[in-house]
Amino acid sequence: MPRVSREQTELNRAAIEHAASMLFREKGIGGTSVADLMSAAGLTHGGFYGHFSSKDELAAAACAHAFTHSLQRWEQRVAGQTDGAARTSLIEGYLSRKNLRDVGNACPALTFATDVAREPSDKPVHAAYRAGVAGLLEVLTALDSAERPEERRKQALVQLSTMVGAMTLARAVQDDLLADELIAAAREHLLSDTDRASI
Amino acid sequence: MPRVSREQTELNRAAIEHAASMLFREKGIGGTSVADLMSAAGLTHGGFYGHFSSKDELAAAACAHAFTHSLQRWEQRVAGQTDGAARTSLIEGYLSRKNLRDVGNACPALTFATDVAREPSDKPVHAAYRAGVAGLLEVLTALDSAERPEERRKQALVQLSTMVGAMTLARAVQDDLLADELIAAAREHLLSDTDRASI
DNA sequence: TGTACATCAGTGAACGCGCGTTCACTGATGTAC
DNA sequence: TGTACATCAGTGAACGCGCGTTCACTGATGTAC
Repeated sequence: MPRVSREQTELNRAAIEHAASMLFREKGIGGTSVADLMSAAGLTHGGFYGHFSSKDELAAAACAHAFTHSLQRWEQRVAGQTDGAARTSLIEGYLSRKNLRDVGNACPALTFATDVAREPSDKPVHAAYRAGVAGLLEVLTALDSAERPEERRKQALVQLSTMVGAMTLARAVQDDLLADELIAAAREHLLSDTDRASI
Repeated sequence: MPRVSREQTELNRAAIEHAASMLFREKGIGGTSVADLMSAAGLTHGGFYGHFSSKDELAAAACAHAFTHSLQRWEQRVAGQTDGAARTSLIEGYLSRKNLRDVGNACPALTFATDVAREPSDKPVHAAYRAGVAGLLEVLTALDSAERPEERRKQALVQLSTMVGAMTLARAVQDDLLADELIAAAREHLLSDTDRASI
Protein backbone atom coordinates (compact mmCIF):
# COMPACT_ATOMS: atom_id res chain seq x y z
CA MET A 1 0.00 0.00 0.00
CA PRO A 2 2.65 2.56 -0.85
CA ARG A 3 2.14 6.14 -2.01
CA VAL A 4 -0.64 7.75 -0.07
CA SER A 5 -2.29 11.08 -0.87
CA ARG A 6 -0.53 14.34 -0.04
CA GLU A 7 -3.12 14.99 2.62
CA GLN A 8 -2.44 11.60 4.20
CA THR A 9 1.30 12.25 4.03
CA GLU A 10 0.81 15.39 6.11
CA LEU A 11 -1.32 13.48 8.58
CA ASN A 12 1.33 10.78 8.82
CA ARG A 13 4.04 13.30 9.52
CA ALA A 14 1.89 14.86 12.22
CA ALA A 15 1.20 11.41 13.67
CA ILE A 16 4.94 10.66 13.87
CA GLU A 17 5.58 13.99 15.57
CA HIS A 18 2.72 13.43 17.99
CA ALA A 19 3.78 9.87 18.81
CA ALA A 20 7.33 11.08 19.33
CA SER A 21 6.27 13.92 21.61
CA MET A 22 4.50 11.39 23.83
CA LEU A 23 6.99 8.52 23.66
CA PHE A 24 10.03 10.77 24.14
CA ARG A 25 8.39 12.19 27.25
CA GLU A 26 7.52 8.75 28.58
CA LYS A 27 10.58 6.71 27.73
CA GLY A 28 13.13 9.33 26.77
CA ILE A 29 14.70 10.04 23.40
CA GLY A 30 17.27 7.27 23.76
CA GLY A 31 14.68 4.90 25.18
CA THR A 32 12.43 5.18 22.13
CA SER A 33 13.50 3.54 18.87
CA VAL A 34 12.55 4.83 15.45
CA ALA A 35 10.72 1.54 14.89
CA ASP A 36 8.71 2.08 18.12
CA LEU A 37 7.74 5.56 17.01
CA MET A 38 6.72 4.62 13.52
CA SER A 39 4.76 1.68 14.81
CA ALA A 40 2.93 3.97 17.27
CA ALA A 41 2.13 6.22 14.32
CA GLY A 42 0.78 3.23 12.38
CA LEU A 43 3.67 3.03 9.91
CA THR A 44 6.82 0.98 9.38
CA HIS A 45 10.29 2.19 10.26
CA GLY A 46 11.64 2.55 6.73
CA GLY A 47 9.38 5.46 5.88
CA PHE A 48 10.75 7.62 8.66
CA TYR A 49 13.46 9.26 6.60
CA GLY A 50 10.94 10.53 4.11
CA HIS A 51 9.64 12.80 6.86
CA PHE A 52 12.72 13.65 8.92
CA SER A 53 16.38 13.67 8.07
CA SER A 54 17.39 12.10 11.38
CA LYS A 55 16.11 11.09 14.80
CA ASP A 56 17.82 14.20 16.20
CA GLU A 57 15.80 16.44 13.93
CA LEU A 58 12.62 14.70 15.02
CA ALA A 59 13.62 15.16 18.67
CA ALA A 60 13.71 18.91 18.11
CA ALA A 61 10.34 18.90 16.31
CA ALA A 62 8.77 16.67 18.96
CA CYS A 63 10.09 18.85 21.77
CA ALA A 64 8.69 22.00 20.16
CA HIS A 65 5.42 20.17 19.51
CA ALA A 66 5.20 19.09 23.15
CA PHE A 67 5.68 22.64 24.40
CA THR A 68 3.13 24.04 21.95
CA HIS A 69 0.65 21.35 22.86
CA SER A 70 1.19 21.90 26.60
CA LEU A 71 0.76 25.65 26.28
CA GLN A 72 -2.46 25.14 24.31
CA ARG A 73 -3.82 22.89 27.03
CA TRP A 74 -2.88 25.47 29.66
CA GLU A 75 -4.60 28.20 27.71
CA GLN A 76 -7.73 26.11 27.27
CA ARG A 77 -7.75 25.31 30.95
CA VAL A 78 -7.54 28.90 32.13
CA ALA A 79 -9.53 30.58 29.35
CA GLY A 80 -11.61 33.45 30.66
CA GLN A 81 -10.26 33.28 34.21
CA THR A 82 -8.66 36.14 36.10
CA ASP A 83 -4.88 35.98 36.46
CA GLY A 84 -5.12 34.84 40.06
CA ALA A 85 -7.60 32.06 39.29
CA ALA A 86 -5.61 31.06 36.21
CA ARG A 87 -2.46 30.77 38.28
CA THR A 88 -4.27 28.64 40.85
CA SER A 89 -5.75 26.22 38.35
CA LEU A 90 -2.46 26.01 36.53
CA ILE A 91 -0.69 24.98 39.73
CA GLU A 92 -3.45 22.55 40.63
CA GLY A 93 -3.30 20.99 37.19
CA TYR A 94 0.48 20.70 37.26
CA LEU A 95 0.75 19.34 40.78
CA SER A 96 -1.82 16.60 40.46
CA ARG A 97 -1.95 12.82 40.56
CA LYS A 98 -3.17 12.73 36.99
CA ASN A 99 -0.14 14.65 35.80
CA LEU A 100 2.05 12.30 37.83
CA ARG A 101 1.04 9.24 35.81
CA ASP A 102 0.15 10.71 32.43
CA VAL A 103 3.78 11.24 31.54
CA GLY A 104 3.14 11.28 27.79
CA ASN A 105 1.18 14.50 28.16
CA ALA A 106 3.21 15.97 30.99
CA CYS A 107 5.16 19.22 30.93
CA PRO A 108 8.09 18.89 28.50
CA ALA A 109 10.19 21.29 30.58
CA LEU A 110 10.39 18.40 33.00
CA THR A 111 10.20 15.30 30.82
CA PHE A 112 12.76 16.50 28.26
CA ALA A 113 15.08 18.15 30.78
CA THR A 114 17.52 15.34 31.54
CA ASP A 115 17.61 14.10 27.96
CA VAL A 116 18.35 17.58 26.66
CA ALA A 117 20.96 18.26 29.35
CA ARG A 118 22.84 15.11 28.31
CA GLU A 119 22.55 15.68 24.59
CA PRO A 120 25.67 17.15 22.90
CA SER A 121 25.23 20.90 22.71
CA ASP A 122 25.10 21.04 18.91
CA LYS A 123 21.92 18.96 18.74
CA PRO A 124 18.86 20.78 17.37
CA VAL A 125 16.68 19.82 20.33
CA HIS A 126 18.41 22.40 22.51
CA ALA A 127 16.96 25.41 20.73
CA ALA A 128 13.45 23.95 20.92
CA TYR A 129 13.81 23.22 24.62
CA ARG A 130 15.20 26.61 25.54
CA ALA A 131 12.47 28.38 23.56
CA GLY A 132 9.83 26.23 25.24
CA VAL A 133 11.05 27.00 28.75
CA ALA A 134 11.26 30.69 27.87
CA GLY A 135 7.65 30.56 26.69
CA LEU A 136 6.47 28.86 29.87
CA LEU A 137 8.25 31.45 31.97
CA GLU A 138 6.57 34.25 30.04
CA VAL A 139 3.15 32.79 30.77
CA LEU A 140 3.96 32.32 34.46
CA THR A 141 5.44 35.81 34.71
CA ALA A 142 2.33 37.32 33.17
CA LEU A 143 0.09 35.50 35.64
CA ASP A 144 2.02 36.46 38.77
CA SER A 145 0.46 38.96 41.08
CA ALA A 146 3.58 40.82 42.23
CA GLU A 147 3.74 44.51 41.38
CA ARG A 148 7.26 44.86 40.06
CA PRO A 149 8.05 43.03 36.80
CA GLU A 150 11.41 41.75 38.11
CA GLU A 151 9.59 40.34 41.10
CA ARG A 152 7.05 38.60 38.86
CA ARG A 153 9.86 37.11 36.82
CA LYS A 154 11.61 35.81 39.94
CA GLN A 155 8.40 34.33 41.26
CA ALA A 156 7.84 32.60 37.92
CA LEU A 157 11.35 31.13 37.97
CA VAL A 158 10.89 29.80 41.50
CA GLN A 159 7.40 28.55 40.81
CA LEU A 160 8.46 26.60 37.74
CA SER A 161 11.48 25.21 39.61
CA THR A 162 9.31 24.02 42.47
CA MET A 163 6.72 22.42 40.21
CA VAL A 164 9.34 20.72 38.05
CA GLY A 165 11.30 19.51 41.06
CA ALA A 166 8.28 18.18 42.91
CA MET A 167 7.02 16.23 39.91
CA THR A 168 10.52 14.97 39.04
CA LEU A 169 10.96 13.57 42.52
CA ALA A 170 7.38 12.32 42.80
CA ARG A 171 7.78 10.34 39.56
CA ALA A 172 11.13 8.90 40.55
CA VAL A 173 10.48 7.72 44.09
CA GLN A 174 7.97 5.03 43.04
CA ASP A 175 6.22 5.44 46.35
CA ASP A 176 2.68 6.76 46.23
CA LEU A 177 2.74 8.13 49.77
CA LEU A 178 5.94 10.09 49.31
CA ALA A 179 4.84 11.23 45.85
CA ASP A 180 1.57 12.56 47.25
CA GLU A 181 3.44 14.25 50.08
CA LEU A 182 5.78 16.01 47.63
CA ILE A 183 2.93 17.12 45.40
CA ALA A 184 0.76 18.28 48.29
CA ALA A 185 3.59 20.20 49.96
CA ALA A 186 4.54 22.00 46.75
CA ARG A 187 0.93 22.76 45.91
CA GLU A 188 0.19 24.11 49.37
CA HIS A 189 3.32 26.22 49.33
CA LEU A 190 2.66 27.74 45.91
CA LEU A 191 -1.02 28.34 46.56
CA SER A 192 -0.36 29.99 49.90
CA ASP A 193 1.95 32.37 48.04
CA THR A 194 -0.94 33.23 45.75
CA ASP A 195 -3.26 33.82 48.67
CA ARG A 196 -0.77 35.98 50.45
CA ALA A 197 -0.13 38.07 47.37
CA SER A 198 -3.78 38.51 46.47
CA ILE A 199 -4.84 39.73 49.91
CA MET B 1 48.53 -9.35 34.49
CA PRO B 2 45.57 -11.26 35.89
CA ARG B 3 44.86 -12.16 39.51
CA VAL B 4 45.55 -9.24 41.77
CA SER B 5 45.66 -9.28 45.56
CA ARG B 6 42.47 -9.43 47.60
CA GLU B 7 43.13 -5.92 48.75
CA GLN B 8 43.48 -4.71 45.16
CA THR B 9 40.29 -6.56 44.23
CA GLU B 10 38.40 -4.57 46.85
CA LEU B 11 39.95 -1.35 45.58
CA ASN B 12 38.96 -2.27 42.03
CA ARG B 13 35.39 -2.93 43.04
CA ALA B 14 35.27 0.41 44.83
CA ALA B 15 36.77 2.10 41.76
CA ILE B 16 34.07 0.61 39.52
CA GLU B 17 31.35 1.77 41.92
CA HIS B 18 32.87 5.22 42.15
CA ALA B 19 33.30 5.57 38.39
CA ALA B 20 29.72 4.40 37.91
CA SER B 21 28.34 6.84 40.48
CA MET B 22 29.96 9.68 38.54
CA LEU B 23 29.34 8.49 34.98
CA PHE B 24 25.73 7.48 35.64
CA ARG B 25 25.10 10.95 37.03
CA GLU B 26 26.79 12.63 34.08
CA LYS B 27 25.64 10.56 31.14
CA GLY B 28 22.83 8.47 32.60
CA ILE B 29 22.68 4.74 33.19
CA GLY B 30 21.74 3.97 29.60
CA GLY B 31 24.28 6.48 28.31
CA THR B 32 27.18 4.77 30.02
CA SER B 33 28.43 1.42 28.72
CA VAL B 34 30.02 -1.23 30.87
CA ALA B 35 33.17 -0.81 28.80
CA ASP B 36 33.20 2.95 29.53
CA LEU B 37 32.84 2.30 33.23
CA MET B 38 35.52 -0.32 33.44
CA SER B 39 37.86 1.80 31.39
CA ALA B 40 37.25 4.75 33.76
CA ALA B 41 38.11 2.41 36.63
CA GLY B 42 41.32 1.37 34.86
CA LEU B 43 40.15 -2.13 33.94
CA THR B 44 38.80 -3.97 30.91
CA HIS B 45 35.14 -4.77 30.39
CA GLY B 46 35.35 -8.54 30.78
CA GLY B 47 36.19 -8.36 34.46
CA PHE B 48 33.00 -6.56 35.33
CA TYR B 49 30.95 -9.67 36.05
CA GLY B 50 33.42 -10.79 38.66
CA HIS B 51 32.29 -7.81 40.73
CA PHE B 52 28.61 -7.38 39.86
CA SER B 53 26.07 -9.81 38.51
CA SER B 54 24.59 -7.25 36.10
CA LYS B 55 24.63 -3.60 35.12
CA ASP B 56 21.31 -3.20 36.94
CA GLU B 57 22.85 -4.38 40.17
CA LEU B 58 25.70 -1.91 39.74
CA ALA B 59 23.19 0.86 39.07
CA ALA B 60 21.65 0.21 42.49
CA ALA B 61 25.06 0.13 44.19
CA ALA B 62 26.22 3.27 42.38
CA CYS B 63 23.03 5.12 43.28
CA ALA B 64 23.38 4.22 46.95
CA HIS B 65 27.07 5.16 46.78
CA ALA B 66 26.21 8.54 45.25
CA PHE B 67 23.72 9.34 48.01
CA THR B 68 26.12 8.26 50.74
CA HIS B 69 28.91 10.27 49.21
CA SER B 70 26.69 13.34 48.81
CA LEU B 71 25.46 13.16 52.38
CA GLN B 72 29.05 12.86 53.61
CA ARG B 73 30.02 15.97 51.68
CA TRP B 74 27.03 17.81 53.11
CA GLU B 75 27.96 16.79 56.61
CA GLN B 76 31.57 17.84 56.13
CA ARG B 77 30.43 21.14 54.75
CA VAL B 78 28.17 22.02 57.66
CA ALA B 79 30.13 20.38 60.48
CA GLY B 80 29.93 22.42 63.66
CA GLN B 81 27.49 24.98 62.29
CA THR B 82 24.16 25.87 63.85
CA ASP B 83 21.09 24.49 62.07
CA GLY B 84 20.31 27.84 60.52
CA ALA B 85 23.84 28.35 59.21
CA ALA B 86 23.98 24.74 58.04
CA ARG B 87 20.77 25.18 56.09
CA THR B 88 22.10 28.34 54.49
CA SER B 89 25.39 26.85 53.38
CA LEU B 90 23.62 23.73 52.17
CA ILE B 91 21.37 25.83 49.95
CA GLU B 92 24.28 27.92 48.74
CA GLY B 93 26.27 24.84 47.91
CA TYR B 94 23.39 23.21 46.08
CA LEU B 95 22.35 26.26 44.12
CA SER B 96 25.75 27.22 42.78
CA ARG B 97 27.50 27.46 39.45
CA LYS B 98 29.98 24.85 40.53
CA ASN B 99 27.21 22.36 41.20
CA LEU B 100 25.70 23.23 37.82
CA ARG B 101 28.70 21.97 35.88
CA ASP B 102 30.15 19.33 38.17
CA VAL B 103 27.40 16.88 37.30
CA GLY B 104 29.44 13.83 38.28
CA ASN B 105 29.39 14.95 41.91
CA ALA B 106 25.94 16.52 41.87
CA CYS B 107 22.96 15.49 43.97
CA PRO B 108 21.81 12.02 42.92
CA ALA B 109 18.20 12.85 43.80
CA LEU B 110 18.33 15.00 40.71
CA THR B 111 20.78 13.24 38.41
CA PHE B 112 19.29 9.76 38.88
CA ALA B 113 15.66 10.94 38.95
CA THR B 114 14.69 10.57 35.31
CA ASP B 115 16.66 7.38 34.80
CA VAL B 116 15.05 5.80 37.83
CA ALA B 117 11.56 6.98 36.88
CA ARG B 118 11.92 5.30 33.48
CA GLU B 119 13.44 2.10 34.78
CA PRO B 120 11.01 -0.86 35.11
CA SER B 121 9.74 -0.93 38.69
CA ASP B 122 11.35 -4.27 39.53
CA LYS B 123 14.87 -2.93 39.03
CA PRO B 124 17.05 -2.81 42.18
CA VAL B 125 17.97 0.84 41.66
CA HIS B 126 14.53 1.94 42.87
CA ALA B 127 15.06 0.92 46.47
CA ALA B 128 18.42 2.71 46.59
CA TYR B 129 16.92 5.86 45.11
CA ARG B 130 13.92 5.95 47.40
CA ALA B 131 16.09 5.39 50.47
CA GLY B 132 18.47 8.12 49.33
CA VAL B 133 15.70 10.69 48.89
CA ALA B 134 14.23 9.71 52.25
CA GLY B 135 17.65 10.28 53.84
CA LEU B 136 18.02 13.69 52.22
CA LEU B 137 14.59 14.70 53.43
CA GLU B 138 15.46 13.66 56.97
CA VAL B 139 18.51 15.88 56.95
CA LEU B 140 16.57 18.82 55.52
CA THR B 141 13.73 18.28 57.98
CA ALA B 142 16.14 18.26 60.90
CA LEU B 143 17.71 21.52 59.74
CA ASP B 144 14.46 23.42 59.25
CA SER B 145 13.60 26.12 61.71
CA ALA B 146 9.83 25.69 61.88
CA GLU B 147 8.38 24.76 65.23
CA ARG B 148 5.99 21.98 64.34
CA PRO B 149 7.54 18.77 62.96
CA GLU B 150 4.90 18.48 60.20
CA GLU B 151 5.75 21.99 59.15
CA ARG B 152 9.47 21.19 59.06
CA ARG B 153 8.75 18.14 56.95
CA LYS B 154 6.67 20.17 54.50
CA GLN B 155 9.34 22.83 54.25
CA ALA B 156 11.93 20.16 53.56
CA LEU B 157 9.79 18.66 50.77
CA VAL B 158 9.30 22.05 49.15
CA GLN B 159 12.91 23.05 49.59
CA LEU B 160 14.22 19.88 47.97
CA SER B 161 11.68 20.24 45.13
CA THR B 162 12.75 23.80 44.46
CA MET B 163 16.45 22.99 44.51
CA VAL B 164 16.04 19.92 42.30
CA GLY B 165 13.78 21.76 39.86
CA ALA B 166 16.01 24.82 39.59
CA MET B 167 19.12 22.74 38.90
CA THR B 168 17.29 20.43 36.51
CA LEU B 169 16.13 23.38 34.44
CA ALA B 170 19.40 25.27 34.76
CA ARG B 171 21.32 22.25 33.40
CA ALA B 172 18.91 21.67 30.56
CA VAL B 173 18.50 25.16 29.13
CA GLN B 174 22.12 25.42 27.94
CA ASP B 175 21.96 29.15 28.45
CA ASP B 176 24.22 30.60 31.10
CA LEU B 177 22.10 33.69 31.64
CA LEU B 178 18.87 31.79 32.15
CA ALA B 179 20.66 29.17 34.26
CA ASP B 180 22.06 31.85 36.55
CA GLU B 181 18.66 33.48 36.76
CA LEU B 182 17.04 30.19 37.82
CA ILE B 183 19.70 29.46 40.39
CA ALA B 184 19.70 32.99 41.81
CA ALA B 185 15.91 33.15 42.06
CA ALA B 186 15.67 29.81 43.85
CA ARG B 187 18.54 30.67 46.17
CA GLU B 188 17.09 34.05 47.05
CA HIS B 189 13.68 32.54 47.64
CA LEU B 190 14.93 29.77 49.91
CA LEU B 191 17.31 31.98 51.84
CA SER B 192 14.68 34.62 52.42
CA ASP B 193 12.55 31.87 53.94
CA THR B 194 15.40 31.12 56.31
CA ASP B 195 15.77 34.74 57.28
CA ARG B 196 12.07 35.13 57.88
CA ALA B 197 11.94 32.05 60.03
CA SER B 198 15.04 32.84 62.06
CA ILE B 199 13.95 36.35 62.98
C1' DT C 1 61.34 -20.12 55.26
C1' DG C 2 61.04 -22.32 50.69
C1' DT C 3 58.77 -24.90 47.14
C1' DA C 4 54.80 -26.87 44.38
C1' DC C 5 50.41 -26.30 43.15
C1' DA C 6 45.58 -24.67 43.17
C1' DT C 7 42.85 -20.66 42.84
C1' DC C 8 40.75 -16.99 40.65
C1' DA C 9 40.88 -11.57 39.13
C1' DG C 10 41.47 -9.72 35.07
C1' DT C 11 41.87 -10.10 29.73
C1' DG C 12 40.02 -9.72 25.20
C1' DA C 13 37.66 -12.26 21.54
C1' DA C 14 33.16 -13.65 20.69
C1' DC C 15 27.94 -14.13 21.19
C1' DG C 16 23.23 -12.45 19.98
C1' DC C 17 20.59 -8.44 19.83
C1' DG C 18 18.55 -3.97 18.85
C1' DC C 19 19.75 0.30 17.20
C1' DG C 20 19.81 4.32 13.40
C1' DT C 21 20.06 4.48 8.77
C1' DT C 22 19.97 2.99 3.71
C1' DC C 23 17.97 1.19 -0.34
C1' DA C 24 15.69 -1.51 -4.11
C1' DC C 25 11.16 -2.18 -4.71
C1' DT C 26 5.91 -1.51 -5.03
C1' DG C 27 1.77 0.29 -6.49
C1' DA C 28 -1.58 4.09 -5.58
C1' DT C 29 -1.46 9.02 -6.45
C1' DG C 30 -0.91 12.84 -9.33
C1' DT C 31 -0.39 14.67 -14.01
C1' DA C 32 -0.21 15.29 -19.02
C1' DC C 33 -2.78 14.85 -22.97
C1' DT D 1 -13.86 12.85 -18.71
C1' DG D 2 -10.73 8.94 -19.73
C1' DT D 3 -6.29 6.92 -20.49
C1' DA D 4 -1.08 6.33 -20.11
C1' DC D 5 2.63 7.22 -17.56
C1' DA D 6 5.72 9.41 -14.15
C1' DT D 7 6.19 10.24 -9.37
C1' DC D 8 7.14 9.13 -4.84
C1' DA D 9 5.19 7.59 0.23
C1' DG D 10 5.57 3.65 2.38
C1' DT D 11 7.63 -1.28 2.82
C1' DG D 12 10.80 -4.49 4.74
C1' DA D 13 15.34 -6.62 4.10
C1' DA D 14 19.87 -5.32 4.90
C1' DC D 15 24.00 -2.51 6.56
C1' DG D 16 27.47 -1.50 10.21
C1' DC D 17 27.80 -0.57 14.91
C1' DG D 18 27.81 -0.66 19.92
C1' DC D 19 25.63 -2.77 23.53
C1' DG D 20 25.35 -6.30 27.77
C1' DT D 21 26.98 -10.55 28.65
C1' DT D 22 29.83 -15.01 28.27
C1' DC D 23 33.90 -17.66 28.22
C1' DA D 24 38.47 -19.91 27.44
C1' DC D 25 42.62 -18.41 28.85
C1' DT D 26 46.60 -16.36 31.69
C1' DG D 27 49.66 -15.85 35.27
C1' DA D 28 50.22 -13.61 39.90
C1' DT D 29 48.26 -14.58 44.40
C1' DG D 30 47.24 -17.52 48.12
C1' DT D 31 47.93 -21.96 50.39
C1' DA D 32 49.54 -26.56 51.80
C1' DC D 33 53.40 -28.91 53.14
